Amino acid sequence: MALSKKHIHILNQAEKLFAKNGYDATTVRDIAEAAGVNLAMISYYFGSKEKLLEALFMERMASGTLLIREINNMAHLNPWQKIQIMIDEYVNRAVQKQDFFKVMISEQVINQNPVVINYLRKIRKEYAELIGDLILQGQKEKIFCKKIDLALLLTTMTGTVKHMLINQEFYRHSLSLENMPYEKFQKILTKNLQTHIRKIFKSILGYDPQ
Amino acid sequence: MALSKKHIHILNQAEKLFAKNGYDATTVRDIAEAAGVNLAMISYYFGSKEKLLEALFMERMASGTLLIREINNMAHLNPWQKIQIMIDEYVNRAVQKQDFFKVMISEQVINQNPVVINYLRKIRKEYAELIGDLILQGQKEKIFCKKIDLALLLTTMTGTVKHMLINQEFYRHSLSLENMPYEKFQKILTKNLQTHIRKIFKSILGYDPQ
DNA sequence: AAATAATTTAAACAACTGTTTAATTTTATC
DNA sequence: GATAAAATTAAACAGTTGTTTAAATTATTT
Repeated sequence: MALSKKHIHILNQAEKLFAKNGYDATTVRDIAEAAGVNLAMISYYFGSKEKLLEALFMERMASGTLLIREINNMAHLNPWQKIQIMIDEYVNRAVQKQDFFKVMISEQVINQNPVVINYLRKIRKEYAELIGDLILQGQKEKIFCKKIDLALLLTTMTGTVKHMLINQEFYRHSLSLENMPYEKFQKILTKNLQTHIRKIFKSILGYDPQ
Repeated sequence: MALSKKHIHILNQAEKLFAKNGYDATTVRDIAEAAGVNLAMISYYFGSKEKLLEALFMERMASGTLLIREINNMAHLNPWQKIQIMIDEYVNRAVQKQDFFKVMISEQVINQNPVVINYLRKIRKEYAELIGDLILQGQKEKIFCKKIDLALLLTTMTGTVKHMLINQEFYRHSLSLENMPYEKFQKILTKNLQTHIRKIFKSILGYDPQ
């Protein structure tokens, strides 16, 4: 389905509501009101509430896979540099697209819509294979250690980032940054997450540049 | 409120449904049917669906705080040993009480019930303070490094564990353990999570026993 | 300008929601 | 074994849900 500007506008509003109140607690009337359109327009444009959710996932995830392929094609970089860039980009995307990530978490926990779940699975598999290749390459070059549990490592990255999004106010408080404007805090958050996860990857991969 | 056996039985069934379908998508009729009681019994025993959720959190979290205080009082252990035990116990609890942890994640993402949210906040604060004390002690003893972002480190622990619970089938597949009986896999999962997180803590804390 | 298609609207729909009621059965107390 | 309390039931409640309808409006094409 090709998405018009009106489609996108409705999706944006729906995303906000889903992130805040969850899919089930968000009514079609809520979405219509937030988007400033008539109730029947949701069915008219998307067919149903559920198909709207599917459309949201298609829309938001299309860009994700492209990026990691691009990074992987940067021929002049060694495996560690590529992994580092992938970590940074993942954190960037998560922090910038917080609302969608929250919707993603909810959907993963409750696991209802088969279209969405399959889509998530596909993306995760692609991601794991790509980083798996990079690690293999690094092991050949003897800059990574031999035994690495990739799935566990990826879980730490995504788990740390997603859990941080959910509990960011706790983190903000722990750094006593309650009064900082949000944009500024967001930058610190991103930076700290990137540094932290890079450190973990370095340690687990056994990467130790002389 | 003192909980009778019937209370507990209803809570157990409700927990399963909340974990599987989410709080909002679970109807009072679903709970009543699963528990084998009349619809009106839910209101009779708990007052409302929302109060049932609150009762579930009270019930499940009461044991959690006790444990960490106990560990902290083991005088013969050094800070690192205590932290290690706390990691192990956290992973144990999470894997064994998966359903409740899933309900917890959902509630943290959508953030609706004030009683639940306040309760979660309180527990997390207690937890952070205790581990914070242990880290401070370790720094005094010069076995941990000076600059440690505790909130970030805790986020990695809880994020890794929770995200693993949600995506454990992916992990099981990545280890090619699809046909293993679940109890057996659960033990491996627990063990791997513990080892992994201990490694991360060691690396971030800079703990390096000669 | 007429005709056709696309968009928008208010109203209605049937099904489902959490909760309450009042009657009934079971259990405990004397 | 009578009396009171507790537990259980089926039915009804009022409000909300996602979706559809058929008419009205606007935009596009001829």
